[in-house]
Amino acid sequence: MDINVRGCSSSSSATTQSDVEDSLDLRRGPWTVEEDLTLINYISNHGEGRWNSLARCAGLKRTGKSCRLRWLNYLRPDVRRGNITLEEQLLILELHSRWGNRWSKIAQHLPGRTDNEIKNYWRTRVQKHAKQLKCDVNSKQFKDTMRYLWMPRLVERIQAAAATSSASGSNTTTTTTTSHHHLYNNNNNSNSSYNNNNSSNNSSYNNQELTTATQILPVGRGAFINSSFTPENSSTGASSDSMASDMRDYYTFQANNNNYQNTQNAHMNYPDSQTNLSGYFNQELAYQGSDQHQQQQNNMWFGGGEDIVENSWNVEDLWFLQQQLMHGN
DNA sequence: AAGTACCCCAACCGCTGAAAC
DNA sequence: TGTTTCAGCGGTTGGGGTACT
Repeated sequence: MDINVRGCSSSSSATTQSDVEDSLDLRRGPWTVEEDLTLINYISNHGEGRWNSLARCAGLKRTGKSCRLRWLNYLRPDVRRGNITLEEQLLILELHSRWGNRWSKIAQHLPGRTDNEIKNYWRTRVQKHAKQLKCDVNSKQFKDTMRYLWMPRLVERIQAAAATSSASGSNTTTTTTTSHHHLYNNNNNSNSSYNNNNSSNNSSYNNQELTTATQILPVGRGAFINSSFTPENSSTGASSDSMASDMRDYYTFQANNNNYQNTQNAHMNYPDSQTNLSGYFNQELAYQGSDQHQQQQNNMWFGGGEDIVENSWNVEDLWFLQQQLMHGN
């Protein structure tokens, strides 16, 4: 491999990647603070791109690949870190159902989130629970469960959280996500060149996030139960006004009338007590043993507990879903 | 307190398509 | 036009942290 790449001079007769790394004494493994700062400073002065030459010119004993990954997944000023919010979970579930493991494409719809982070979320949370349910994450069963049970309930929780927050009259949000600027605090002048419009304002971010969800989620009354909906045929119309309208209808409809469940019943043929959310809650409560547990459960469903942020999956979800998988088909 | 199991996530690997030569 | 190099993507791994026993 010839590594006399444009820009900086460096040569080697090595022929493989590992040879090159050996001959250049390239580092691997965790990045040090010094390396981070070197990379940040270099990019703030020269911009991104040409990663291999960038690595050499910056004096980093790293591959271009490694530099690119470090920058994109960690050092970029607009990278959002922390818990995946309910809205983001909803988006991930929806977009994955549409595009599959197209992590970077999915990440484009979650500002500040990296494909790596979304991929990790999917693998560690979603696949884990599919495993616990003893079904394949790509099976129709699991996909139906997500689409017709999980996602509506996420919407429910988002609404509950919003209602709770508006009822209390506070400006707090449910997100615990933090921007990751620990290394940027001394380099604020560099932010402007690649500043992201979502990096500094949580409330505006969340508003946009909800708007985005409203635009793309195919869970309106029409699309939601439309069996012809497929990842392929939905991609172009997903952001259309009609889709946004569907979603607005969906939110309003669901907020005011639990009959929307009947459309799902028609599609899924689930018993009322299980598809109707209030019935589901009752069933859940009947399943609970103690008042204390019941109180905790109520808190969780309606935004009183941190689970609403931390994790939309819980033991009761799994129990319920297992029942669905056992009896629902 | 120590050992173990599990979870999370940063980083690496291998492949592919695009761009450069 | 064929070859080489690069950037980007999805899959995988390993280490650190935490929870559990």
